[in-house]
Parts: sequence; structure tokens; C-alpha cells
Amino acid sequence: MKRTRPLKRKPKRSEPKHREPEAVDPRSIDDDPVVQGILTAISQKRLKPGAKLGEDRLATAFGTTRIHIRQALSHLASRKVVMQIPNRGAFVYRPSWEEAQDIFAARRIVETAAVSAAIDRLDKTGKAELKAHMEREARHDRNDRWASLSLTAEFHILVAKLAGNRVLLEMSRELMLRTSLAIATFEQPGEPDCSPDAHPDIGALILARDKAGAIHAMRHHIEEMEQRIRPKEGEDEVDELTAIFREIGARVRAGG
Amino acid sequence: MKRTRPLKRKPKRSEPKHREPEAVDPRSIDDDPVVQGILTAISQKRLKPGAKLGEDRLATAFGTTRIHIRQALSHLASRKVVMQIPNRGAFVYRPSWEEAQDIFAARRIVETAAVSAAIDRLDKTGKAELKAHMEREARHDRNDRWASLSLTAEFHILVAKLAGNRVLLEMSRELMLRTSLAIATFEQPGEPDCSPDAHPDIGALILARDKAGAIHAMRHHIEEMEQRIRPKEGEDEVDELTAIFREIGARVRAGG
DNA sequence: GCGCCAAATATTGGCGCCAATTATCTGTAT
DNA sequence: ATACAGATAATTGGCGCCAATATTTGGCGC
Repeated sequence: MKRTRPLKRKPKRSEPKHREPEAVDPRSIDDDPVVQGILTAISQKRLKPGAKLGEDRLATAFGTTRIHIRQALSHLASRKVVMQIPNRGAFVYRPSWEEAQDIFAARRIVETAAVSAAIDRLDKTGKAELKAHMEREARHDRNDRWASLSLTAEFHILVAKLAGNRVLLEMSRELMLRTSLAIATFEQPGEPDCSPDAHPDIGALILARDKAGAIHAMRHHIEEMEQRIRPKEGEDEVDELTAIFREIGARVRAGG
Repeated sequence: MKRTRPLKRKPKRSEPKHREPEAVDPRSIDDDPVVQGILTAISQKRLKPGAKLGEDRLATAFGTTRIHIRQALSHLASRKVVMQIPNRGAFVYRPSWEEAQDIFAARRIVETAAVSAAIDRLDKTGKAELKAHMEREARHDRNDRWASLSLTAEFHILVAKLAGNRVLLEMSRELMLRTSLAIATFEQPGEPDCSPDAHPDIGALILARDKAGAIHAMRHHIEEMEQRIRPKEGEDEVDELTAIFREIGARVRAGG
């Protein structure tokens, strides 16, 4: 009973009728700190596939309640980022070898199409964004593994954004995440995810509006990534989560 | 739990070394009856975009509890099939005009690639499945609108299945659903979703392994669907009850 | 009659408790 | 020492209750 008069934004209330779900801010669960935290932890490979995501542990780490955690986990399960097993809990999703290959194949399809569309509708703003990203990627510290991973993902997301299709952008985001899981599951130790020189090449070809060349470069780039993973048989992961979540939870509480 | 039991403490308990979640039943929430019910109701256009999905009503309708309904609704919200607004409830998702166009553009990308892959790996089983579906579609009752809609969707899903990529298949399923919502939102009354002759043509071209022809036919087919929708300005969406009562009132006034 | 304001109602959101299930630990026998 | 079995702790799943918010209804003034 504190805000008796929030004063709706538009005085255009011609309809005394009710049913209008529009005109409300669609704050999604994607903006949830827990979801964001787990997502970044996964994309930065700080959470390994198969790791257990206990509800109580996450709740104390993020400083929220268990119900909130459950909502976040079931959302991530719907996006196939975590795997929920009845009465056992939630685990970071571990794709099969076939699924990993399918993810890369899907990325070849989606991202080559994104390159094509991005070139078609490339304008001044898009060129500036692309150049700015290439600057950042050229200048970044290659020894900082987390920054490298973030920049790598951002490049592909930026290309999808330049394509101007929000549905395609969503699909690219999902595929990027699942690629992280696929690579984390099947990578050979010590190798980077992307070859460092691929992104400048692709970016330059996009800026030059060389559609065939850019598409070929992107396809080749994704194939190169795919060839760095190998099927593997059995391995058990060790639980190292407490420290990670403690740190992430502290950062979230601090308001980072 | 932190200090719920100060009586007996055995801190000797080690960290839970979790078993690898393999060899468990992968029963997902997609198999949930509520999710399936809402999904089929939407794809059959029995639930219109913007319709309110009240928890209590759904709970009594499906004969289950409210918590179960909430899980199903949040899952569907993660898949962008329903829209959840805080403190207001869940509604059938209503895409914007731009999103509807993006959905069709994404389908052109994904489904032409699916056609290509399907032709590449077409084998005896695939040919048989395709022929069987074409038989069913040729023989079905065109006046049964729900059956027509189901068969239409099944054709596109079958092509995605023949492509042999599960990730691509998931994406096609999502796009089919969202297409249903886009068409239901922006369709002109009285027109069918798919032109009736398009599927046999595409199927025949796939069976003939005419890759360029099949891709072109699929792209044209999707463009044809897209051209049947129009943006609507006067968004005065009259809700169902007022429409019914308006009609009844008119009839009463006319007939005495 | 029309439009705005306030009480009443309905619906959603969240938290605590307890049952069900799983995983772990301990004890005993081979 | 290993293996099996029972007991016990920990974790997840589900339900009821109650607060918070939105929607509808009723009332008042113009």
C-alpha cells in the first residue's frame, strides 16, 4: 500500500475493456540474476557438463530462496542448458557426440545465413559496431581466457544481430550456448575454441560486402571449431562448485 | 540447512560425489499432458493469441493441481509459446508483426537447409515415410480443418526429420509452433494456411532428388504462406464472449 | 447517462512444512 | 578386505496457506 498512484504512462484509455496484455514491460526470466549467473558460468566454462546444481547450494550462493532457484533451473532445462532428473536434481547439460555434431551443423546453416543477411542490410551503424568489436578483439589480452571466450561469443552474436532478425538471433544465442557445452564436453585440453585469426578475416569480408567469401569463411571457421573436438568414452568430473558459486553469488549480491 | 540440528553433528560427511546422470529415463516435461494439450490446442488454432490461461481454470480442466500447471506454463513461456506477465498471469503468445516476418524468414533458412540435407541422406526408409505421408495428405478430408492443420504441420516436421539433425528438428518444431501463432494473429479470415498443392510438389521433388528444385519449391511455399498475412492496425480485438453475445443480441432483435 | 474513485473479489506469487526418494554411512557376515 | 543389507542423513517434490497485486463491482458526483 505504498504506491497508490503509479500513474500509467498513456492517458489513452479509450477502452474500459480489460484484455490487453500488451503495453506492459515484458521483463523476462532471462534477465534473472540466477539464470544470467549460471549462463555466464557455463559460457565461460566455469561450470562443466555433468556438474550437479543443487538447489540449496545455489540458493545460499545467490542469496535467494529455493523456489526462485527452481524456476531458474526449470527455465534452463527448457532451453536444454541443464538436465533435470526426477528426484535427483539438475545437472549441467552434457550433449551426446551426435548432438554435438548436430549443433555444429545447425550453426553452419544459421550463421552462414546470418552472414548473408548481415551483408545485405549492412549500414553505417552496423559497420561501426563491427569495427568497434574487431578493435576490441584485436586489442584484448589473449592470456585472459575468460575475456577471450566472451569476446569470441560476442562476435558471433554481433553477426547474428546485424542480420536484423530477432528469431535468428535467438537461435544463434541458443546454439552458441550449446556449442559451449559441446566443446566443454569433447574438447582436447589446452586448445582454444576459435582460431584467433578467423574473426578478423570474417569481419573484413563482411565489411567488404564479399558475400561468397564471408559465407565461406564463416563455414570454414565453424568446421575448424568442430574438428577440434573428439568423441570420448568415460570420464568422471570432480565437484569443484562451491568456490565458483560462492564467488558468483557474492558478485550478484554486490550488484555487479 | 545451517543450524537446524545442534544436537548431533557429524561433519565428517564428505561432499556428495554425484553419480553421472546416464542411463536414466529422459522423460521430459514435453511429454507432460498439460504441455501437450496446450500445444495441440494452439497448433490447431483452438486457442487464440492473447487468450488468458488461468491457473485455476487449467487445473480443474486438466484435473491436476495448480503447481503442475505453473510448471507447464513456465515451460511454455520459456519456449515463447505463452507470455507470462507478473501478477497478471499467462496468455497465449501474440507475436508482433516484425516477429512474424522474422519467423517466416527463419523458416526459409532452416527448412531449405532441411530439404537439402534430406535429399542428401534420403534412403529407402525415408522415401517410404515421405510417400506414406503424401498418401495420407492426398486422401484426407479437406473439410476437416483440424486434420488439415495437423497434416500440414506433419509434412514440414517430416522433412526436418529426414534431414537427420535433431537440433534442426527442434528448431523446426519451434518455428512451426510460432508460425501457427503468427498466422492466427495476422491471418485473413477464411484462407487456409498452406496451399493444398504445395506439399505434393515438394515431396515429389525430394523423391526425385532434385535439390535445386525442391529448395526453390520450399522457399516459394513459405513465401506464399507469408504473403497471406497482413499487419492489422485496428487492434480492437473483441473478446469471444462479447462477440457471441453481440451476435445473439442481433438475432434476438431481428427475429423477435 | 458518463466518468472517476473506493471497496470487494479473484488471481497470482511466495514461503514453510512435510512426504517421497535418493544417496551415504555403518555394521555384519562371507 | 570385500560385499551386502539396514539405518540415517540429505535432497527433491508437492501441497496448503497467506500476502501482494490486478480486476471487477458498486457508489458517488457531475
